[in-house]
Amino acid sequence: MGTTKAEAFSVKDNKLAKYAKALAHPARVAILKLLINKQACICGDIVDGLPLSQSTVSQHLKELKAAGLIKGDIEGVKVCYCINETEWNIAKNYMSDLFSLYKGLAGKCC
Amino acid sequence: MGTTKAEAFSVKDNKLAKYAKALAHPARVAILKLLINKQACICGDIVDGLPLSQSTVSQHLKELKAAGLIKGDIEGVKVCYCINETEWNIAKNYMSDLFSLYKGLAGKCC
DNA sequence: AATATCAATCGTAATATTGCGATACAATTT
DNA sequence: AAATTGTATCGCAATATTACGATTGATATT
Repeated sequence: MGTTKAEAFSVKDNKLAKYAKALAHPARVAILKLLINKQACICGDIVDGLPLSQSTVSQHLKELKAAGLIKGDIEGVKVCYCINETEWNIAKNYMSDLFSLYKGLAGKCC
Repeated sequence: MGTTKAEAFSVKDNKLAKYAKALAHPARVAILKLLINKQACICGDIVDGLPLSQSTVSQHLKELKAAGLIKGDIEGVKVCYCINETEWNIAKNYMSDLFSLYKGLAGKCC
């Protein structure tokens, strides 16, 4: 146990859950906003902008990268992180699709 | 540890993370879709529609309820679950706001 | 009143997440 | 070559999540 029964669900549902999971921590939301506002980009700047240790930030960056939402380019000693446009848009569409499925309850339920 | 440093982040980021967390499991995504498509509504129907045990489904429903995305009305022995329209729309807007922050990289980064 | 039904909760096991300090590693600088 | 800098990774501790069977509790049904 402790493991999600992923095989039991559709590929789409799993993908959406994966993107949602990436956003399921305030630090990761904050990191994404930092990247978008471009104050930061270099990992060190992100660390400076957050109340977390370098190792913890690095871990969150790793998860965002694993989810596909960001990518990191090595620039000498430093690493420049930024939004992965393609996957970002996919995630955006998945989320948008889910949320627009619901058209409001026309007094139907409950 | 193992606990998120929630106080260290903005209220908005925490809220978005909360909604995202609710969506961060394929079973919960599937439950929401079921509720929206209205095949189900009664808890038992949801259990029947998913490859998970009754207790596990009940737990997921509890989390969705805790996040505010759904509500449950007791109807005799049964419980009728449905989308919580107000919070659903808030979540939708939060997500939409985040995703539309990013306007695409105009060749700026990386 | 006894029984059946539906759903929540409890208890437990397995695994995942969050966070940090310490360390490792790789590329610059001196 | 040695020292410095920027990041990733390791190891650990605390807590959270996922899943299930068993139990409980509350309403219906007989």
